[in-house]
Amino acid sequence: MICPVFNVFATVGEHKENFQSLIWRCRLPAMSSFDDELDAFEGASLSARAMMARPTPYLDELNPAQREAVENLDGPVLMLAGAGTGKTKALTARIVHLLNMNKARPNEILAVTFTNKAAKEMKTRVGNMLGHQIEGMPWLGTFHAICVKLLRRHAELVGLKSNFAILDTDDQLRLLKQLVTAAGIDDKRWPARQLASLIDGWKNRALTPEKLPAADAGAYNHRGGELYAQYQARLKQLNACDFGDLLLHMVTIFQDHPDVLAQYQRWFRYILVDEYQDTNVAQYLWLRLLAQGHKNICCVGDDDQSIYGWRGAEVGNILRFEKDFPGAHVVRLEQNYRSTGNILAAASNVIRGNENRLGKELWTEADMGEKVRLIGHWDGEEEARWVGEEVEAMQRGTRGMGRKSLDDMAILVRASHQMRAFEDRFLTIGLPYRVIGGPRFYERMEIRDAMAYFRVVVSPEDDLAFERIVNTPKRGLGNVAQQKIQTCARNNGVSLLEGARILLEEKGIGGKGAKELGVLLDDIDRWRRQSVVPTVEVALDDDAVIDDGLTVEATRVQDGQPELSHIELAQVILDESGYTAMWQNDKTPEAPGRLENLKELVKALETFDNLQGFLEHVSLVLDNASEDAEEKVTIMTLHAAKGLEFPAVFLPGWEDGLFPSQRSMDENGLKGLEEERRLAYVGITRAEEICTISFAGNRRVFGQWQSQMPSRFIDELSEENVEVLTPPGLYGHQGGGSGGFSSGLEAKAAEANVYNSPGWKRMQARSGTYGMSQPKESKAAAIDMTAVSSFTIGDRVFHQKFGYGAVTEIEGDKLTVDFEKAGEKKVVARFVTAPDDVPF
DNA sequence: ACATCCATTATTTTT
DNA sequence: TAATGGATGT
Repeated sequence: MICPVFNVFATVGEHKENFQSLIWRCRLPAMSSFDDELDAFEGASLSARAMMARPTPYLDELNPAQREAVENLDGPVLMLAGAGTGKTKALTARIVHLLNMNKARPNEILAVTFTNKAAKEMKTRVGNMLGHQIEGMPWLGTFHAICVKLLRRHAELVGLKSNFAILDTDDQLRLLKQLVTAAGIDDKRWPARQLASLIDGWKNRALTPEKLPAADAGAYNHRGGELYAQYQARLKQLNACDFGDLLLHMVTIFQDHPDVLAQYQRWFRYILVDEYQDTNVAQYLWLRLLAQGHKNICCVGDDDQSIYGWRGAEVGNILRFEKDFPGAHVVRLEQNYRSTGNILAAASNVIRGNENRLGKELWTEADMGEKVRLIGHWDGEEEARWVGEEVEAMQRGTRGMGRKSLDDMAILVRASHQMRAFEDRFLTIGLPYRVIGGPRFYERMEIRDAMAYFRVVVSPEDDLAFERIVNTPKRGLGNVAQQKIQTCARNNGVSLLEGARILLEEKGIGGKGAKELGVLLDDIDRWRRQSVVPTVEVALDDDAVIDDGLTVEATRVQDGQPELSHIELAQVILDESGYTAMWQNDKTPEAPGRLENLKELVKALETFDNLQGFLEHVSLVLDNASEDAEEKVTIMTLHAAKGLEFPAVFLPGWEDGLFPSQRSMDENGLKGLEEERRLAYVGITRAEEICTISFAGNRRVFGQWQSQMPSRFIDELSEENVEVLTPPGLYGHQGGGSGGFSSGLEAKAAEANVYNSPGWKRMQARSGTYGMSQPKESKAAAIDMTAVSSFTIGDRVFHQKFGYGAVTEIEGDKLTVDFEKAGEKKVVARFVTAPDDVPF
């Protein structure tokens, strides 16, 4: 099913012909304006007119601005959508409208997003709006996913085969390290990481080695350009590319092959782009090339939410849109449906501090609601403790704002190291939390190892994968042996796998290593045999035609079954290679988790037909959306929070140097500061009802205690929308502002609490200026800490809150304990005691 | 080839 | 402070 219009055919009966001709007229290129369509409407019979008034219920649910953005289907449109203004709704409605108005078939619409999550959401929402599952939107996806699809078709134009591998950052780094070492560069002074990020930056800017400006090429000890070229050459040799290449290669192809470009310009009749403010130069060029013909491009974004400049995003792209596409229709979505008046006003006031904006003024019909709450604390631990109590209070509903589920609350931090204080605190009070971010599922060591095994089996020439697994688990093949394999492979001009085989035959290595290597090679051969599906050529089957509109792929019908299904094969590989055993024998605390992950990996295979298909998609698509039923508070970075919303949001650590981040300001000056400010704006606007901002007067950074100044953004909050809180029961009021705070809110927050405490004043007097000494008033627990934290698995323990239980896992000072009453919980070691020690 | 020790270096991370 | 990585020693 492609379009609802076709549904209508079934019921039209005698009017079918009449109706069809109308449809046909609508599809003519000349027939693109709304007026023409109206003419057609006027001239039609009553019944046909009734039919033609295709239902557009989705339009009724839009506000005037959204509607304007949806109904202007032709020509360039820039939708400036502020936070919480229903941009996804408008975007989906636009797609549905395109389909309903018969402007394009589903496979002629190019809709790009940045994340898989966004793509998925849009897909389902289009489906819902349409009232049935959408089958044919092959070009709705992330930039990268779409580019992979395109690049597989045209790989040969950039010297790759269509089954090229996609390297992850780890592969990339190892490759670069090899090149750097080979070039005789001291990778101590010139870390490969740095080169990697340089190359990444160049690719973001669509700079191939040939186009690299001299100034850039001179980076990395004058060898940057040279090494970049070598890296690209090596990738080609390996028939591989990295993330940046996916886009860059397509831009190159479009630029060098006008015929190919023209084909796609014609095919993609309408282009939609989400989060346009985050596009980098390469993505921008890619889009501009594709849109050049018809200019039916609709970009959605919010310059105030551009927070990925450090990753190559160019706010300039969105600021320049009207110049790039003269006559562009600009629509502003300014009605906010998410936050209360106070929250919105406070956020608006902060973002007003930025110079380079297109300018939007958000408004809401909602009540003013609670004021944004501001509070200062003595130090980071104190802050974490207070937040923990607040969360519990809100959960109980004792904050006078109604009960909140833990799922409704989030703590958003600037940098991930801030999370630890909260984790520690929540662990001790037994507050369930979830951390979003950290290493992605497919970035984990065990997952990449496993995938490397699969890769070797599926494609024997994948040297990087072979290199990865050849001595994992340990097979007695150290540096020397691997060096020999490399040399042998190079001398014979074959892959590492073949090189190893030859080396073995020539008895180039001996001993334990040789034996083990032999076993590995035999294993790989066997696995490959077991995975082979006997195929037989069969006449082309019409139903099997893959219609993405561009190619019709001939199909080969597979005859019979492989010896093992790909799922069984995966298990066999992990098992027989000794990889599973390696982790089973590992007694580090994370080993069980890794085995768990491997199981999940195998489970993920079920959604694919074969290993090959799995490997193609996994690097781009697989994410760890492990959904747990239990209510939990969310802890994540501000970056990770973009696009999300929560009834209650905590924004801790608003201190100059931390937020705005010192490094951001040092490296990018005013530009950096403005991006930090946008980050602040993003943070505040995540909140629906309650937004709590906090800062600490002292914080331990890199092990050193430092006294902190409240963030300059705090002074930018509009005073009438902010309520300054006093921590209950702490420190008496002593009146009079202490020195060090310039003015306004921060002084008030300070006045209200710790900064007037005797301790603070004493400290100021003693230490004078910087290098503040430790505050420490609650470190009494430190005594028994060392004594108690040496539990072993199986120990019976007691916890104040959860009662008795047995230790099942130890990770540093965090224990997983299976409590008799409360079930399995994570707790900090110093908060449990051996039962014998419990006085009764 | 592996273990242990010391020195170094500490943002944000959609793909 | 802590985690990581490279160098050194067995």
